[in-house]
Amino acid sequence: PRWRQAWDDQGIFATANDDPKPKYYVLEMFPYPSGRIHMGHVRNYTMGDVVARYKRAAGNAVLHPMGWDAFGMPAENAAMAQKVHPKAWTYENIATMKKQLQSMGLSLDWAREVATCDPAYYKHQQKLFLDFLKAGLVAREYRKVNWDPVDQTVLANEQVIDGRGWRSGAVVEQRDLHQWVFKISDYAEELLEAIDTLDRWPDKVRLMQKNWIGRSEGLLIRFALKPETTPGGESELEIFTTRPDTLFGAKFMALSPDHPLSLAVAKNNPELAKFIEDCHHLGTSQEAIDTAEKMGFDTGIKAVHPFDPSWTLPVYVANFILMDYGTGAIFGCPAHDQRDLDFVNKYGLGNIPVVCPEGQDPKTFVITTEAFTDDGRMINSRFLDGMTIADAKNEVAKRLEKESRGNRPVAQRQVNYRLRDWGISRQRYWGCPIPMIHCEKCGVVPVPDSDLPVTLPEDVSFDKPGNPLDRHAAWKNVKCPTCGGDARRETDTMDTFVDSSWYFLRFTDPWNENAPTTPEIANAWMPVDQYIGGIEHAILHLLYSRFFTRAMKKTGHVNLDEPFGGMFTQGMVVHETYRKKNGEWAMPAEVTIVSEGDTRKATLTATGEPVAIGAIEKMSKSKRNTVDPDDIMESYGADVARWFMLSDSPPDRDVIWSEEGVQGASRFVQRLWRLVGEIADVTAPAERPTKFSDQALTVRKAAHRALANVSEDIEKLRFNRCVAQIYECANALSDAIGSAETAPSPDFAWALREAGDILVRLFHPMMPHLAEECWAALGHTTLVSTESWPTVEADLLVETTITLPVQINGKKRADVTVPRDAEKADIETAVLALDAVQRALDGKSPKKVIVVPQRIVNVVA
RNA sequence: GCGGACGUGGCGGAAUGGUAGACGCAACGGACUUAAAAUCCGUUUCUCGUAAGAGAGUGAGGGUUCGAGUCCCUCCGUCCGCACCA
Repeated sequence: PRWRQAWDDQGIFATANDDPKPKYYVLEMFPYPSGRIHMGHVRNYTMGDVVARYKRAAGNAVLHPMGWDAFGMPAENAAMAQKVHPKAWTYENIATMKKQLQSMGLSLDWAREVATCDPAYYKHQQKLFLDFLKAGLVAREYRKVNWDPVDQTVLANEQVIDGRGWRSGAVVEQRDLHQWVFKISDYAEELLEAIDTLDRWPDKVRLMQKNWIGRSEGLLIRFALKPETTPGGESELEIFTTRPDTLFGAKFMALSPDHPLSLAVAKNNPELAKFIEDCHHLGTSQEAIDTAEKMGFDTGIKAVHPFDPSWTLPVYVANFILMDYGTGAIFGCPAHDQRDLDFVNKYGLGNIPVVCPEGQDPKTFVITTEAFTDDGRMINSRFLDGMTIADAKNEVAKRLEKESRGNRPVAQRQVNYRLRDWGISRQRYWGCPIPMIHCEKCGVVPVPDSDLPVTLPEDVSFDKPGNPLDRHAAWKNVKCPTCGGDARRETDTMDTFVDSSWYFLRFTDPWNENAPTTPEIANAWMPVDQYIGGIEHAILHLLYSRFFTRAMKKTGHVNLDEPFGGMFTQGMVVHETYRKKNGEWAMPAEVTIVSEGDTRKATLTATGEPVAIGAIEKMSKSKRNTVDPDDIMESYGADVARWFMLSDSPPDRDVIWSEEGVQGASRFVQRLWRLVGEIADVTAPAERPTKFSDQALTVRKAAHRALANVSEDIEKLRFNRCVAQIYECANALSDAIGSAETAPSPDFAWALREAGDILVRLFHPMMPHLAEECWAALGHTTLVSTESWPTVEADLLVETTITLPVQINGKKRADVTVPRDAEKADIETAVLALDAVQRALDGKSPKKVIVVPQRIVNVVA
């Protein structure tokens, strides 16, 4: 606390927007204020802090802010369960968690703190919404939602468990509700293409984003219908396909149950109406989809094959056709699509193979239960026969594009995306109000800018189901800003993903009360140079933020496309689980572990009851395998927690939190402190010696090598290797001191002090409190947190003589020590003279000798 | 089903195509101590050997190369993402 006080007093982590040094913006995903920080936060924020402290020392103006993703459902749940107001609950949690974060010694600029539930923040978000609306990036659509009839609320997919509401247990219904959507799909192509420019993002995340956007190229084809078979004389049906080449293998057409034509037929066909109704109850959960059988209903409608007026196809309504994708209708080619094949096999429609694998005789090629989806040559397809799939696709498109019906071509090429527009309406209280007003006369009217923010009313209750905003007459009923007549507010609030889609921009100038950003300042700080967070946000949060940045560019709030230059996804913190005899879980803090030889045994500390040691799993409340960061920081200190978080695993993999590991970290902290104490006891000359003994050189080399390696490893976020380097350096210094004569010579003493100064600055980003203490012990009066990063003496990294491994036929058999810049021929001579080589050659001359300078020698016998 | 990642000692993990196992944890032996803890010194991939040493070894099998944990192919296993996307 002493050092944190010193940092605060001197304000060394506050960042000025006019700092002339090169900028570096490091950001960790801001937390949801759930109550207390957990180990995942400790890991995330430690990594970010190492980067921030390193970059600051390396001469950058570092922006390293923190805030709170403060809207969301848990606050409402708490309100319902504990009769506390969501706002009070949230701000209490923020206060607790802020204190916890501060005790970690993070180098954050708290002056820039924002909370998304603060009207001073969401006011600007409402402004952004209105700007987006003007720019045509907002729309209002009917969307299917999961409706809980008991709680009278919309449920997210994750809240629907086995088709029932997670809280009420009521059977969930599908309802069409008016939803505000952001038109992210307008940017689908751009968001997809720009992924290739994100070269400092993990490949995995880039791939996940690509798949999520899900681009596919295909053909829209308008099939003619026999009007006498349709309910209202409809004459055509438009479908989307990526396989127009298989048109001559068509066996049926299928409509989504929600397709307008399906609904039209159902009006006079109770059986179909029932079928559609059943489809709606099938549920949207993964298991339901996995196990659902392909089912169809023949509407009696006949479609005409686009290349053969005499060829008609039956039109079915089928449960596996999605209204959301393409046109909600397909043509089915069973031979080359597994779903279509399952379907025809069930309804006895048969199949015609039209693509034949290379090398197979078309006459004997038949499809039974396995569709053929690989490449091949066209067969049974009239003018397409013999073509490749790609050529056939082209040929079909070319012919149908030329043909027209009713002044429009029969087909046109189209690109389709899996990405859907972003529905942001949530029927909840604790979120950012959507600044719109519904007027009977004028329709939906935006709240004028001058009336922002639309603040949440605080006098609400959660004792009844549904959204309290809906019941709050005084808040809800307003005058229409256009006509002045009676109107009502939009009572939906925004998805909390909106809040987190631009906070990184707000941090650049959180003091601007008039606008979301100050564009010059935002432009100067952006993009975020290093963003660090969990893989769970690899898709939605990052994609939404990328969209938001583009939308804010379009509306003049910032001038860049990609918000995050570098992205890093950290692994989880996992821990052993412990189970009592009665099946209950025990917490790590309640358990004592004893090692007996190779086996470990666990007992309850309080009662001595043995507990079973279970699998290592993600820390979770349900398995109770959590460790409270406060407990660790109290018993070991923040630096130990930080050090262990960085030490054990590569940062992108899971780290196993273990008592033994923490103790190891703690031992090392003590050791470093003793080591620095010993160095501090050495009296060194003020002047740098002109000559160094071998002993002194060894120490200097160890320190400078560690310096070079740690710098590189921090740049590449390889913190586990930094830790190993620092261990090695400390080991080398200990050894040097241990082997030294009683009174160190001046040059050795000087080298030791130099190495000590370097070592302390090297581990400062990881263990700032210890580093300050050590820095002071070494006699410095400055704060190590403000010191610059040491400079490597490159000469010290280069050895004058080196020892090369000598391989014989690829196996290491000897070493040879040669001058660093020895000629290949000289090395070869030296190697051939070695006993081991002579023995292996047995008098013969080698077939070949490969000398890789400064690396290795390989003798091929 | 589609896509991707990974597989190295008892464990976490190191290793620009160039000495496999850095560093840490655990374990074992020793010193100090009345004792324990802490600390310090040492051993620790496996097999054979008292030792010097020899042989094997990065999931399995094949290939490229003077040389493969690393690159290529096949298979096995684990994990992750998406998933009735036409």
